[in-house]
Amino acid sequence: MHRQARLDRAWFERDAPTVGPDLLNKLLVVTADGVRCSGRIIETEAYMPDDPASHTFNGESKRNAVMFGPAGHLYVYLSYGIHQCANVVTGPVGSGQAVLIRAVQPVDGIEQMRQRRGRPDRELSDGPGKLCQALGIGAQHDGADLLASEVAIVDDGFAPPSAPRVGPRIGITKATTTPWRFRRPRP
DNA sequence: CATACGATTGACT
DNA sequence: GTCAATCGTATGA
Repeated sequence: MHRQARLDRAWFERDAPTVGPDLLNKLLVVTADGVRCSGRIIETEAYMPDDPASHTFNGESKRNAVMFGPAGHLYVYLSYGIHQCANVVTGPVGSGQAVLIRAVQPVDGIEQMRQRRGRPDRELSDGPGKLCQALGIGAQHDGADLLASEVAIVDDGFAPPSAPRVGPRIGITKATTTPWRFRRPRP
């Protein structure tokens, strides 16, 4: 078993289009309700401040304030009034960038995830809202420090893919051709 | 105050 | 394939 180490602040302070593919194969670990659950990150998307699809495109607001704070914190927002989505804040303080975690592969706490999701295993965490429900991520985690909280990004010895699949982002109506979606290639 | 619109999901034809 | 659910935020009267 490889040693598991949280990534440091400098690692997150790089720009989102760089951190996005580098997050692939890292572990997203959450200890909630007294149970540790984790998933290996297999799909991400980058969002930048000068990007019409980003929540920070029109400046700072109550909702996106965390994105303008220090890198390495979690930005959680409510999508379509129903689903929570989790992002990793990146870049220099005040820049307003983040990487959306779009899918993970369950690793630890699968039974807990099944209980939270009540869906077939294939649908436990294969979407941004699904993985938040599976791991127990909610509004209470908005602003959580990934270096010192119950939510962590961990390197357990798996390198990012050398040739990640790159393409346009999903579910947006602006900047639909910007190639900032990153996915682990199939084994 | 009123209304339109999502960085989605799950149910249904 | 189509479409409703559901609510915080943004925008305009």
